[in-house]
Parts: sequence; structure tokens; C-alpha cells
Amino acid sequence: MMKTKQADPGNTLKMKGLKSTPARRLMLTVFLKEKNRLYKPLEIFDQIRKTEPGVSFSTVYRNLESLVSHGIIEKITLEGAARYKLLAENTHRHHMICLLCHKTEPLPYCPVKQMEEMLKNSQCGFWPVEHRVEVYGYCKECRKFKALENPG
Amino acid sequence: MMKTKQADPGNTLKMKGLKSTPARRLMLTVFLKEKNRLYKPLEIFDQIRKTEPGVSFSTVYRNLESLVSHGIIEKITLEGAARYKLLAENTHRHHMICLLCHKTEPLPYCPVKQMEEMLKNSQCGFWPVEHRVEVYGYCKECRKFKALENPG
DNA sequence: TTTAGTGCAAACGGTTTGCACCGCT
DNA sequence: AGCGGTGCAAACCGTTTGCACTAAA
Repeated sequence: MMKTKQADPGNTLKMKGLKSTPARRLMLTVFLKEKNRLYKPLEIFDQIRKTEPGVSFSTVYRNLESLVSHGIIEKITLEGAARYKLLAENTHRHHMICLLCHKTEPLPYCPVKQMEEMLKNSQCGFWPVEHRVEVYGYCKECRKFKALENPG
Repeated sequence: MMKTKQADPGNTLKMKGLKSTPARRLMLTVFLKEKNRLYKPLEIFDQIRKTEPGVSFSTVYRNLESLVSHGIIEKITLEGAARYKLLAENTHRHHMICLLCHKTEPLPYCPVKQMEEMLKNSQCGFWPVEHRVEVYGYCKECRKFKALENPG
């Protein structure tokens, strides 16, 4: 009756070499609900507590770490606190971040690649190995609640 | 005998509308020593304690806040902790950050400006208002201590 | 059965705050 | 003189850790 699900938390965990436990499955379920959203640890905690009130905060933290180190989610530190989101296939640190709802979407392309080449060939001596681009603004939905120029 | 100094901490503070106090002057002196360096609060604390052992940590924190809000330094949160650096005139959030010594330099140009225009005109609905670009790598000096490709 | 995951509580590091005192302007 | 800056200590928040217990493989 039940067909194999595409993004079954239990399978994903095992495939990535992690034990499938209730807490982890629930956490992954939360991440899958909004694939582009940055979740704070407390948000994950609150969400899974609705289903499984016994889960402890330290378990959430430990599992967030596990999920990161097994390439399932990624960690982004913003405003001094950690946030986590589902790791997309072609992950790079290029995001559009909504200042109201904190939803994130990947940038359509990377404006830094060519600049890195430039730096390598320049006199300045700096050797780039990694970069991050964050564009802050208002997403389609939240623009409705803000008075913005050109709000079409 | 004494000529007017260009970057006298006391003057700078008054000009920016802040009272000139020993703690603040010392803090500013530290920032002026390496204008492009990101200082952690503790580093500022340690530095000024060498001269003025009585200064408290909370004073450092409060003054960092004041200096930021009066446009003298800027705050950059990196790896979950705050760092501060002298605010350059044409401040924008575009940095080359050395992974070894944490020294920062401004990026020579902004690769995002044109991308923002593109976003505004695109279908995606995201309205950019601010952005940040951070290129991590190794600065001229620190490259000596790392085995890097093309290390010329 | 063995190893890894978990709950609890306590510790931690960075940061903020309330209070009384002190010092700039 | 008055307001703002300061020292001290305690609170705070997000995060990590040690321990004994439990559950996944």
C-alpha cells in the first residue's frame, strides 16, 4: 500500500550513515516542512516537542551537530546565534534573506566567482578559499507589509 | 610643540558627540593601532587593561556599543561572537577576512551591486535592501605559513 | 550485545543589566 | 550641578558537557 517516499526522514538518516531515532526523524521532518528556512535550535525544539514532549534541548543540539557533520543540514551563524537549514545539493553560501520572516532562498548565481579569480591574479596578495554572499531584503510575501519603493 | 593630531581619540570622540573618557580614549587607541583588524571585546579589554587595570569588562561592552551607534566602529558577528573594527569612511560590508590572523581588508569593489539591480527587475519578487560579501582566505603574510597552490 | 543516542542538570562563554558611585562637561 | 560613564556582581542567553540510562543496530 505505502509507496517508497522520496524524502523519508528515516531513510535519509540511514543513507547518510546516521542511526534513525525518533528525535532525529522529527527534526528532519521539521526541516523538510520549509526547505529554505533557517531554523533556530529553539524553534526545532519547540516544533518537535509538540509531537514528542520528552525530547531534551541537548539532544536537539547534539543532533543538529550530527546532521551538519553528515551533510544533511547546514549551519549559518547570523546575528550571533546559530541557524540551520536543509542542505541543498549544490550548496554554497549565497542567500537572499528576508528581514521580516527570515526565510532564505539561494541566490540565482554567484557574483563572487570572477572576483576571486581577479584577487588571485592581483597584487594584493590575498588568496581566497571560500566566500559568502548575503543579500538582505524583503521577500515577495513580506513586501506586502512594508512600504517599499517600486513595490510591484 | 605638539601639533594637532589627525586621529586624536579624544577629539574624535567629542566630534562624534561622545564624552571623552579614559576608557574610551584607550579603546579607540587600540582600534587605531590596526585599522583593519577585527577585535574581539576580550582583546580590547586585555589591551586597555595593560594601561588602565581598573577598567571593567562591562564598560568595554557598553562603550563598544556607543562607538558603534556613533559611527566610529562597526560590529561584525563572526563564528557566533562579536568583533569590532574601525569604521572606514566609505563603509560597506565587503571584506576579505584572513582565516589565520583574522585581519580584514575591504574588498576592492562590490560584486553585488549589479546583481541587486537584476533581482529588482526579476520575477522572483525579492527586494534587496542591503548585502554583505565576505571572502575568506589567507592574507599575504599568512600565506607564508600555509601550503597553498599558486603561492607566488 | 555493543555502541551510539538520550535526559537531566550543571557548567560554560559571551553579553547584558541593576545599582550605587564617580567624573566629565 | 547634572547627566552620563563606570565598577561590581549578578543575571542572562545560547550552547556544551559529564554522567547514568536507554535504545538502535
